[in-house]
Amino acid sequence: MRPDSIDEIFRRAKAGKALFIDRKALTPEFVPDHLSFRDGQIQAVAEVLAPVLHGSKPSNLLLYGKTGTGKTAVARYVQAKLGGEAGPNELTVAYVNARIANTEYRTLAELAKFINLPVDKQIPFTGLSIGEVTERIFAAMQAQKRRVILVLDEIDYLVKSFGDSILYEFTRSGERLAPGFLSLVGISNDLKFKDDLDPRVLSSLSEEELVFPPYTVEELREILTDRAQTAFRPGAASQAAINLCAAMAGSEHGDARRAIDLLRIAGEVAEREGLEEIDDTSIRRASDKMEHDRVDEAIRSLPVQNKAVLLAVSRFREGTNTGELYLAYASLCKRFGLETLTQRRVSGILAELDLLGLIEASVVSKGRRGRTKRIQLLISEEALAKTLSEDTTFGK
DNA sequence: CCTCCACTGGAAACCTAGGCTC
DNA sequence: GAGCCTAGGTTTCCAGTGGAGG
Repeated sequence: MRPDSIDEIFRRAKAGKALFIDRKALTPEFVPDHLSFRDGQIQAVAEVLAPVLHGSKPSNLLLYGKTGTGKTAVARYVQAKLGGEAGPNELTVAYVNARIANTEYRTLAELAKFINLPVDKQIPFTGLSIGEVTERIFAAMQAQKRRVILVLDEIDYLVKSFGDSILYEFTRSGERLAPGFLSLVGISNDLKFKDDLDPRVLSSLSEEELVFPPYTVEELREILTDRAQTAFRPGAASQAAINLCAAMAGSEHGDARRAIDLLRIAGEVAEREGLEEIDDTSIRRASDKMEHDRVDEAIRSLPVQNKAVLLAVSRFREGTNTGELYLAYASLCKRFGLETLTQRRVSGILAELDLLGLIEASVVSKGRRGRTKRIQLLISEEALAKTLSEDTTFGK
């Protein structure tokens, strides 16, 4: 995050104010030497993937569990161990997050980065058909006799948004890639996505399945204690502070990522304030900051039309409906010199904003006065205004 | 119990930007 | 450069609908 200069770190350490020794231990990328409470899962994943070490194709594998239950961590952990056992020439472990890649095409393009495609068969960022991209990847894998384990994170997003066609291609690629292969480790937050799969894809993909239960608050507490020992200087994070972080993050479902982020940010807040240790206030501030950052980032990365719609929603303090909103939106567009989209499209954008949790939109029937959506802003107007004021289109 | 409003949301057509082949 | 292709965003079209007021 903040690249503290060495001088600064030493200066604070001398003054006894540095709380962190090793901030990395509390970042999402950090893979600890030991993953607590996931021995069973680690062993199961290892057993499924082990055949790769004597050159045969491991079964495809599906990992399920809510966010922050350690699915990605376990996959990374096993991946790191495997990488140590097998040399890089024997095995390629590719990690792609489908939601971050965002489209079917870009998911494939990400995968392609792990495989050395011939210079004349690189994947441009647009212009090729999905089929052509798949073809290029498979051709290169075949030529190089590649053995690939593809860890496909948020596979449910991929299926929900684009269907299972590329998974279908992956699962039936077996013969043509021999003696190389492509094994899939799918990671999903959502069990229901299987309903959308072609039965053939489903049976192939879920040769092995593994469920990750949420962490209990006690488990979170232990995980945090463990990480805090590496991350903070002694005494910087009291047991009480750690307990509060665990309780706050664990209250919904045991989300370890959230708990770890919360503790790290609380540490940063406390350090900035020049405190000797993390107190309750720093933790609560960190929690607010996380929520604020999430919203801020969500708004910032919105396409301009979605921002316009969101801005229109914010004009109605008491909530509104689709028709009224559309008029407000249209006049905003005129004011900012934006193209005015159709009501149908705006309705679609509203659904997207709803999904992001920025607004709440639910269908209500008002009898003779028709059916519409009841739309309400879920974030503070000031936060929205502040974020949008940095936007080139909405300067004021 | 029936009507009929003000939409919803699915489906398909259309548009744009970009790569490919010749 | 012409003429083809695709992905992704948008428009067009329209059947479908929950429930207050009659």
